Amino acid sequence: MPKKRSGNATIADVAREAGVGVMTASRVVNGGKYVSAETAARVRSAIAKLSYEPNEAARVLKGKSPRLIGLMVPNLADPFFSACAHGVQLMAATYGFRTLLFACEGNVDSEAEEIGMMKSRGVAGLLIVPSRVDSVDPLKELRERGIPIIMLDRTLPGLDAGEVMVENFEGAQKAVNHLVEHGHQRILCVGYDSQFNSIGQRVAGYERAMADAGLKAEVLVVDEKTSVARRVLQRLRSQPPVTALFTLNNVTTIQVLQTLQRENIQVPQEVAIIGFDDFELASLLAAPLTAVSQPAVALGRSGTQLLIDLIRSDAAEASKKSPRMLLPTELIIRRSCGCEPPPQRQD
Amino acid sequence: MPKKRSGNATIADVAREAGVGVMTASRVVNGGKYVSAETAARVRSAIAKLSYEPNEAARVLKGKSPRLIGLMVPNLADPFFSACAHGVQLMAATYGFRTLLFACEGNVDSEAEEIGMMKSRGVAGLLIVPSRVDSVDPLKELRERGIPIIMLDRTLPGLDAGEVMVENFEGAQKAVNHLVEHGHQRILCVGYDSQFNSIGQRVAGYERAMADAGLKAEVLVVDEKTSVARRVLQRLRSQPPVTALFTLNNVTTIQVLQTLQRENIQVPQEVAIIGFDDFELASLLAAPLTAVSQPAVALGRSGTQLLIDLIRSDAAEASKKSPRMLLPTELIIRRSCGCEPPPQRQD
DNA sequence: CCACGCATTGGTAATGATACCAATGCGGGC
DNA sequence: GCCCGCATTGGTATCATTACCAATGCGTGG
Repeated sequence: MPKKRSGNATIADVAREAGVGVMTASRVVNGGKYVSAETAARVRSAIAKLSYEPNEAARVLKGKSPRLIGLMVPNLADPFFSACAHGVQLMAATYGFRTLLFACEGNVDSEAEEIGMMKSRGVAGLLIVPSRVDSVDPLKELRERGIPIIMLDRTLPGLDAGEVMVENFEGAQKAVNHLVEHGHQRILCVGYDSQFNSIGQRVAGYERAMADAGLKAEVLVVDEKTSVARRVLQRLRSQPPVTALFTLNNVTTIQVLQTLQRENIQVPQEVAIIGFDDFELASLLAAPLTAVSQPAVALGRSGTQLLIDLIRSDAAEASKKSPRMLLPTELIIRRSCGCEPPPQRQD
Repeated sequence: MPKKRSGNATIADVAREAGVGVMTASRVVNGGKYVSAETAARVRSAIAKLSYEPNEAARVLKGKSPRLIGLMVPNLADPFFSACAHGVQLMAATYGFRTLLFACEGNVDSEAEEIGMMKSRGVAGLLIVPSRVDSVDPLKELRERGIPIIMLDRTLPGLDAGEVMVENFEGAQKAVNHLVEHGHQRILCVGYDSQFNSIGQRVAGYERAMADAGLKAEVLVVDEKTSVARRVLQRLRSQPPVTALFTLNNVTTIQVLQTLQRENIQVPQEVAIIGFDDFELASLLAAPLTAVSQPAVALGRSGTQLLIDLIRSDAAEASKKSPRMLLPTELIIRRSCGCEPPPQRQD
């Protein structure tokens, strides 16, 4: 059966073809320094001729950290996370790393389990957007084995790991300030899922902006998605009515917009809205959405950069470092906040 | 240094702890049959005590196919592909497989290269939404090594592999028929990228529907994205004007909608539009989009199911089978086609 | 009673790459 | 002339696991 062998040349085959020892061949493959130019050339041509590719499994077995990083996100359907994943891919590829992806997709219990898998599968490092605060224990185990971890977008307390966050506080503040400038008095902050500090920071930014304006903060953060709609409507119909909404993430924004559409409530005439987290279609919505844009791709790229740096540095020193990074947000003004369209044509 | 060893027990450690030979321990781990009940119990308790986990790298090196499948998609930012990936994740997880993801993200040259990586990395099978027709050669190599492949959404000709497609022809037909029923005479079919048969099938479905209605087909398929806008506008301003558009995919749909918005052209009053491929925000657009909905998640799940079946079946017989599957589409009627909103309130 | 089959068990080789160590050869400093 | 260091090269053990083969012991049919 020629199948099994064809193309699966080993380093020994390469060495034989080039007429050198296996170690010499190995040195050429790994860029080792003690090889003469001619020898290296001969080996390289043998590699090309046999289309040799090193066997990752053997390398890993021998103790080399694999050129593979793990990436765990809550959900690939959310454009924010898929953009992060995109960024991770891009940066990983430039370093020749591959990506082992896991999206728990709502099944939060599977996260801890999968973290366990990651370690037996042998990843050199892990990027994670945590779905659950309980995941901190299995992550600690990973850390104890010397596998570096970077958290993206959210932070788990008590975990010795790097993190890349966005300026949640400042972003929220900017958004709310903008609503205040439009003269809104009752601005409701809506979201669900307060487990994570990224949401907490946004709420804090909201509260600060409200306090600075001398307004009363009203935060509506619910656990179950289903009741958001009903409770927002209540506030819109209270006296005096809420005239502006600040939604804490993508999912909430869309949910609220759907509710408003269903109830035939005009945006921004009846209620203004600014969402945290921008998305591609925001400009095509019935009321083009003003949003706090997060640099999702940059988040993934920066995180990957940090992680690969950790992987490359000595394991001993890496275990002491926990790099932190903060990325800026931008307020993208469209029309849902009540602004006129940008200067394209004014009459 | 207790770190390196902690938790990394080998099968030899387990065997020693249990007082048996390594082979016996290995048989217990792999569910081998020739082990007495007491011995198995002793080994199992040793495994638990040492928290032993088999080393995947060594297993793969020894020739076992890993519980890992490769997934290659063109682009994670496209909700269609990320939904596919979601489906793959779900099904893979239920079989205990993990997913090695690669998204070439526009850098189509990297696809072939990455396919090469997949084989050295040792995946048990590959799911791919091809980005490039040239990828057929490296894929063939993979097939020759006995690694099963399933193509999703698109097919490469001349490759002995399974495939899961959607009913592109029928979906397009349904969409165009609907526009015809609204009385449109000039219906333009717009898209870019005609390399793949999924697009070809949609165009064919469009042409069939137009022919059946006795109308003249007008297909505008361009290579470069940039000129789409200009060329569509030309047609809209020709005499008699094009009054309806059928866009061949997600990306084109959005591009066209952006152009129409920029030019202040009303949908559906001035031009009706139906897109192939639905997306979450379609109902919140200024003109809620009528679209052909593809079962993206099901696509991923079915493909994964087929792939794992192939992996599990004997490699010899698997090399002969190329399963095929076709999934239905659904026309989701909203307003961009000119229909009134669904019976929610009529006055 | 012997041979044979069967269940059970363990030793050893092999998988592919690399670390470690040894060996070779050459040039220069003493 | 001798020895040391340096560049270069190769042999072999090792990583964790499993396939293959051998060995043991027990029971049973001829």
